[in-house]
Amino acid sequence: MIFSRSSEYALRAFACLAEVEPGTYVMAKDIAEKAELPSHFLAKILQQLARKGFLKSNKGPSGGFTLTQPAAKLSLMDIVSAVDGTAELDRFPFKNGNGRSQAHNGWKTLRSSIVDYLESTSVADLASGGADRKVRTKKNGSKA
Amino acid sequence: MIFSRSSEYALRAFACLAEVEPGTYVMAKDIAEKAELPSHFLAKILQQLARKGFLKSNKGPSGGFTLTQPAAKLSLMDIVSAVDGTAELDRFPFKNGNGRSQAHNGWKTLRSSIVDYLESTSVADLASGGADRKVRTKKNGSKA
DNA sequence: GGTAAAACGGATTTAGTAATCTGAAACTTG
DNA sequence: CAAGTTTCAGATTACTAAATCCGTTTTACC
Repeated sequence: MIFSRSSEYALRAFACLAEVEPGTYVMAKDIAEKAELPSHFLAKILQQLARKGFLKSNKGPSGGFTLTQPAAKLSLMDIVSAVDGTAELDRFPFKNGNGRSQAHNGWKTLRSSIVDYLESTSVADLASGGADRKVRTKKNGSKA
Repeated sequence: MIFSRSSEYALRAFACLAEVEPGTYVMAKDIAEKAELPSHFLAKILQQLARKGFLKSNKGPSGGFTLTQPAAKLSLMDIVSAVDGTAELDRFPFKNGNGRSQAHNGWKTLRSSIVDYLESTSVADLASGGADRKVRTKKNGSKA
């Protein structure tokens, strides 16, 4: 896989947060339940991302996590690199003697299309409804 | 990364074997030294691949490993799936409720280009000299 | 036949990731 | 202010991959 289990959990959690009214705080436990993730483990990941500024968090009753930026502005790469770092993605697996083999160019191309995918896809695109739902489910002036 | 450390080591080792006269037996220790890999660990990996038919092996002095097929017939996918299995590559990281989000299609596309790279690149392509050396270093009728 | 060199097989150790647990701190509500 | 609920922080455990170690088997060579 391209990213770790931790990153995957983070992305799925962010997808949940993207589906809720912006500014709404959701508890780690609820996110975990909805996305079918280990809740304690997820909580730790979310805390790390809160420390890094990707989430705001509130303690106590009616607390939880919420996005600090609009989901459309947040790329998968932002999350993955925050959780996993970039070392593994930059690493070149075939250190051949001279460095000029057929496979080298192919790898570079592949790697850049991976990076491209991660950078050009947003958390909003992850949320269900990013594809063919254009109506946005009328979330204008109701609660917030 | 797309494949494990074990797979990477296997591929680098196979690249070495592809650079030597076909039918020549090379010791695990020598491969490890040339490719800068942990020799004991590599040995175990090669033994597994020998059991699966990707290598022939000889014990005793002047023993070692050699390819059973021409390197050009052997894809990276052959090795990677033999070492890692295919489960992780087939796995879908974003199990969203309905399954129709923007990111889904992108992921499918990306995954298929990964698979495509692994399937269309051969071990011969990994070896140094796969790209711009067309003369093949005159290895016709000398020893074998 | 004896010796050394290699693969072989399994057990063991090490390291890193995944996951859980425990207690503390902060906050809301009554 | 008291009680309950949540995040927070760190320790601990579990699991898997990575790497090493040891004894055995096979083979080449003298």
